Amino acid sequence: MIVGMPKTSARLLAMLSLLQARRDWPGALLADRLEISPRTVRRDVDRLRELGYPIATIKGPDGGYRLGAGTELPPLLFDDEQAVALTVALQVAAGSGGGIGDAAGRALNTVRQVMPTRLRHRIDTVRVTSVARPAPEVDGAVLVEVSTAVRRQEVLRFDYGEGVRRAEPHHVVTRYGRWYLVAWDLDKDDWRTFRIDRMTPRTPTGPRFTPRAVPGGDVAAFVTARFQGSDTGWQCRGEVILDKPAARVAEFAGDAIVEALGPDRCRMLVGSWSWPAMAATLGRFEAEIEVVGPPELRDAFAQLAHRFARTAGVIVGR
Amino acid sequence: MIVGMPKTSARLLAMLSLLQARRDWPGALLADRLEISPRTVRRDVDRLRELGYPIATIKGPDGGYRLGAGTELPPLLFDDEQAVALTVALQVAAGSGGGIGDAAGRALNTVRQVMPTRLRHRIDTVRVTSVARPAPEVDGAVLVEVSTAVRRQEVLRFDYGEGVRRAEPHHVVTRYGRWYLVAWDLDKDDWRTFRIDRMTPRTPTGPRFTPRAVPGGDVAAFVTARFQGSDTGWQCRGEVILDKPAARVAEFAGDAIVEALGPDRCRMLVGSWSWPAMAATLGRFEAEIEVVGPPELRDAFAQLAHRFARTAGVIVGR
DNA sequence: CGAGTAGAGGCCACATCCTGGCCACTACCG
DNA sequence: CGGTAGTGGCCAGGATGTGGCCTCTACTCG
Repeated sequence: MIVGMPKTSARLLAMLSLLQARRDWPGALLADRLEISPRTVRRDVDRLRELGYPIATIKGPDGGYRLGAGTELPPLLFDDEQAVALTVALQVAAGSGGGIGDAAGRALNTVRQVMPTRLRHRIDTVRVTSVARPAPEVDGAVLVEVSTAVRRQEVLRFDYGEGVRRAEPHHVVTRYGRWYLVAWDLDKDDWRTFRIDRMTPRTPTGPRFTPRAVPGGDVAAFVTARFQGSDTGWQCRGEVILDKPAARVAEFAGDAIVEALGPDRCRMLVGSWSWPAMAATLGRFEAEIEVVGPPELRDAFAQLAHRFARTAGVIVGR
Repeated sequence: MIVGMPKTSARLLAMLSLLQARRDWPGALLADRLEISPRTVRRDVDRLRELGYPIATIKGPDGGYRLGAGTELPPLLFDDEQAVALTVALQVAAGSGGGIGDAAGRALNTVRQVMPTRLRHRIDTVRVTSVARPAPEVDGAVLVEVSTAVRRQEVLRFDYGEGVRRAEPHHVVTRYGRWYLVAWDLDKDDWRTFRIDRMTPRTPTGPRFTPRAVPGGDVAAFVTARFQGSDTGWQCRGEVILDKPAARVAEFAGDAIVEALGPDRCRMLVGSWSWPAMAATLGRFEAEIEVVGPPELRDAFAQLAHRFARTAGVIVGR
């Protein structure tokens, strides 16, 4: 068995692989990943350049390296990390059931067969059970159709609930096992997120559109905001005063805005998708609540008071 | 300008393309072509093999080297569904960041390379953004070590928090982005779930063990139950009946267990850190709530009813 | 079945190269 | 203008690669 192995060559391959997988790599990060000094990173980059790979460099803050596109790369192979990631990802996907889950399982098997024995062995070692909230399955075909429209920047027409919608599809997003399309709703003239499992795309797609900037610039943030509440997308916004230190409240307040009014008192601006939901959520703080507004929130509290009273078997009057 | 350039690396790359270009290469020819000694050819071949390239060797007269399938041919017989599933799974994994995320991204690239053009296009179409709760990253290496122990049925010793633990590892489970090991804790003589991101396995592993049956027989169920239970997370567990379809409830139920009792009725097992919090959380469902138990939960509803009534400015009596 | 061919790989001595560290410099961002 | 981040020269020490040599082994062909 040969002991000596040019760590250098392997590293160069690895570096290519890394550079390929992500857009920008700060030198320090590369150094960290490859477990070499930054100095050597520079040297390696040089070497790759000398071998003909177009590696662009970005200087200054937020700098880094970037592999130019359209390069003919040497046949890269799976390294151990990739094999593990692949297995894990596919097993988790397979666990999600449905058409995609099935396909993921089969895909894993397919990849497995073309792997060198060593990696195959490694793959077989990793066995993961995935526990997930039961989520509606997504039809792979729909996913592809929607993605295609996103890519082609073509207006999408689709059945959704009762009616037909028209929207400019911008991003496909997954969140906790559910799939959404972030799109500009042409009927409502506003950003919307649609559940992909409830969409039935119609063909043909409409004309091309010019993409708009997603509010905030970051899709992930946008979607999170949509769901967690911040002033971006909530339909209901309310203001309350809680008899509890601001710090204690802020801890569990999510994206709400908390402002201290005194040592044991704070003001809070919350967002939610419905008034009762907001009221209920505020009930978790175990503090006296004073509604500043709007009246709908007060009504919601009244409503919940009655409901909870019924649940508890007590009587509520006016 | 850097003068030194690892001739070795360049040569390996060159050799790779030579091997790709022609079917068989006698060692002597390679030596000649690359201007190195036959001895070094042999070494280089070894190196490439060590990097994972399947290089076959033909001995005897007319012998030589040949680059095996998997690199030269596109023998990955994915069907469309598999390709989509693969892409989706890897993109989602890639979004999770960290070492595994990177590796997933690279793996996607690698697979992509050996795909027929048509599938490659299909792959390129699917672009997914994954939004996840910020979860601690798992070290792929640890994951493999733990999985290996599971597979080999070897007692695992690992640092966990302050001390060292010994356990019989049974299953690796992922749940909402977090990774757990379900194991029989040899010190506590009981089943435990350990957060894999907090584990540091020690080598060597201990003796082999005979697997026990996971309580309930189903790991997924066991883990889910664990999280309802007191020892791992929630201190309060309650049971209620909601006047709402199970499907609609499950959608927002987080990790609670929902069971349909009829078209518009379901039973729900919930966990929370306090009774009022549980009651409040249940209030978000906009459905009538009937407490099955325990009494503390009923009391919490009463308490909240009063509080909400005060907030809303209505009166509650018994 | 035996001879010849071609790869496998251990060992050695020598030269090369690679590496990390240090540092002064420069490009870019805000 | 200051901070960040890439650039590249230089150095010393040590890891690595290299050719040569030799013995084995596997396979083919006569």
